[in-house]
Amino acid sequence: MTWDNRIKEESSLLIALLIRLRHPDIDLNASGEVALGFKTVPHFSCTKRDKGTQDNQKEARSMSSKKKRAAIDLSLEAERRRPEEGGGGSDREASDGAAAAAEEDGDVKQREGPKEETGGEEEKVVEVVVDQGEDGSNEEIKYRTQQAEMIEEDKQPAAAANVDDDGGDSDGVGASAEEKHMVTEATGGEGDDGGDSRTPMAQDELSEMQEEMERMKEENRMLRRVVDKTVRDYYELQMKLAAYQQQPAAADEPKETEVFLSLGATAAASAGCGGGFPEAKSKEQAAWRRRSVGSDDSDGGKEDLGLSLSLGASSSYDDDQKAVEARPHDVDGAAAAAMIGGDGSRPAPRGYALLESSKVQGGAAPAAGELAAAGGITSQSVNPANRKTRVSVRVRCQGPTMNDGCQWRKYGQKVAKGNPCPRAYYRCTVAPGCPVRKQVQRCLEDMSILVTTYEGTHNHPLPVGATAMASTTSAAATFMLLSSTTSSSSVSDASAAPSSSYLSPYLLNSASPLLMPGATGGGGGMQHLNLFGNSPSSSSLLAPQAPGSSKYPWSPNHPPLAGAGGNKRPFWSAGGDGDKPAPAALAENVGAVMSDPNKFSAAIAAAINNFMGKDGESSSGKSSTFAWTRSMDCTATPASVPAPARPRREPVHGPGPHRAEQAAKLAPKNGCPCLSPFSLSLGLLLSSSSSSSPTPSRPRAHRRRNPADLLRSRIGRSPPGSRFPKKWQEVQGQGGMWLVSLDPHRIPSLRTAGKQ
DNA sequence: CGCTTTTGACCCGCGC
DNA sequence: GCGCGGGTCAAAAGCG
Ligand SMILES: [Zn+2]
Repeated sequence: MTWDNRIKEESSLLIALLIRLRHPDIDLNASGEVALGFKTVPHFSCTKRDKGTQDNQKEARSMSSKKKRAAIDLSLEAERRRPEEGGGGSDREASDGAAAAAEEDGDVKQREGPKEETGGEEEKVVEVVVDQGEDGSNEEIKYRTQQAEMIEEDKQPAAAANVDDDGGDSDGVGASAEEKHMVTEATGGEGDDGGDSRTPMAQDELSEMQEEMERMKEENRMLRRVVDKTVRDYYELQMKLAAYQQQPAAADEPKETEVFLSLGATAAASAGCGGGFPEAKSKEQAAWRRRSVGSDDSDGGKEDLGLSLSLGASSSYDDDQKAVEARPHDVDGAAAAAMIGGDGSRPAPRGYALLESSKVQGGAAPAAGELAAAGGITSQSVNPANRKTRVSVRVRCQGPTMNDGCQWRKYGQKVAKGNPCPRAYYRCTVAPGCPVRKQVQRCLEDMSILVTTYEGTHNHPLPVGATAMASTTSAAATFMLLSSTTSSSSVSDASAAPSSSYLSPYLLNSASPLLMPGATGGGGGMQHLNLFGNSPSSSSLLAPQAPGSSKYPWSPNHPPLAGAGGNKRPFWSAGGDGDKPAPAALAENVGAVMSDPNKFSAAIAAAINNFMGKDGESSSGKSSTFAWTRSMDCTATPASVPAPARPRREPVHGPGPHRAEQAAKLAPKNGCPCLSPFSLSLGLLLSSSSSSSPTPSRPRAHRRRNPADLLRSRIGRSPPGSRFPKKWQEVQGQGGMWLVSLDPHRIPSLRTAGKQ
């Protein structure tokens, strides 16, 4: 069953999340990142090191190095340094968390190395290795904590095997042992310098370690709880999943779902930003927009930087009034949530986005789009006539297109009525018959905002870079649909089912306890989720952070994927390239989170999940509203920017070779060749999609020139270029500049509707 | 050479 | 039925 695999894959992601959350210091390198949630990369490993030069994981494992280490070691990752100390305990925690999380998946193997502390050179190594078989069937998680000076490489194996070697410290292990992992602290190494161990000093150390052990026990208990819950959730989800899958696809009523993602659109009045698919424009939306724009509240002083996601429930969308009323809260919530505090020294930009979901027709769409990058998501069922799922993403982005991990080919461009900026049309080229399309248009009012609307569902497994995002997005959409359907409409239940196949169980269920968004109840049924877990309420599960460390669970060093549109780089190579170590600046961290599809999606998923956990059942009769912001990296693909008209050749006659080729390529294949478990819903959609109808190349009569059309046709647009509103701050992130809004108060309305 | 982008023309739904 | 406007097609150009 592919789903099993999928689930396992997701578990990896969960592990990563755990690690990040529990131990912000840890950097997950690209490969680790990639590994999470994707079967393409079976191996995930991370090692933490405090300082040092440890460069490769093998070395770490063998413990040959005598230097203190505490950073995550990824083969591809660049080195990073940070002040030492605090590594040991938290490291273990993180590892435990990871291991525990991994445990749900099945086999977890753990090894412990002796823990040793010698004055001068101590080695703190936490190693988490998740090995996943290619099919995802074999998952192995190795965990090892080590705090000692390693003596000789050849002795390492023995050390690893020898858990209880010295002194009675091992008792602390008991608790964790229940979970199959054991953390051992031993003052003596492999008998190398055991002589000193009984000195007063050593005793002090011993007591210290015992204390630590106690803490660890606590930690372990906590983790166990978390794991238990996770496992429960996991099974629950599985059940739900099964239920969904069983529901006949036929049950879906023709409905259309639209999801809007608003990225990094804070102060920018997105009210002017249209650019979605036509049906999206509705009065309700307009009303919404007005509301959300108007509700810019205050909150001046704090510099929050974070990813905040606020969920609100409003009574169904058709009810204009109520929905509108709910909006403002969303905004507030976004602003209020996610205080990533910490680092006052640095001006922390913030970013928020709005995710709104509503349903118009009272029905849910059959599937959620697995589209790309997430940001703010608004999901709306708009037009019954069309079943396609739409996801609109807004990204503050300099480049012409945003990087969503998929490959796209531009097939058209047009100037829409209300917006001088041309709208570009792209088609997914990852798979031959993929019906997914996207529209990209720059926001009228804020040229720096790129509005990308995705339509349809892929008939193929998504690229690594896009998968996480996709699942997240779809999860968001689905969630919204589900939450609304559970209650309000009788029809929707069945129709929502297919989309559920996109949900990633782990993300949705397991992650939540860990991410533990600070759920500060907003007014009017709003929930605010603090994905960074800095809110008081969420802190309990998070390992204490060193004050000055300014590290966050979502560490930088993850180069965003290369440009989506037209970039030829294999998507599965999601950013493995070693990157220069970026300073752990707040802004950058955020940027990293925002930019990395995996991270971001994980965060979002977690938030959504959290929401579901709390409200999922009770949200009957309501539609939900999310709000979050993301500053996203956009790959600049100069070519895709509409350019001034240039001389063209006269139309030629007859289908050339090229044409035939294209036709063949575009010719829809009715069967989806490679249906992955999570693309099943896609297939369903495909069949119902009108646009993907087979008519490969219809012979076209000679085209006469229609003046009107000509006029309407593209008009060159000056490059969006450079200037951004002051409210946005440019931050240097990996792979490009990040735009972060400094003014969180205003969350742009999602759509500029018809504005005209 | 293969693929993408460009871009005028065509298609089609919708409102009047 | 007509015009408008959005969406798509596909020849040709561009690019590596
Ligand atoms: Zn596709």
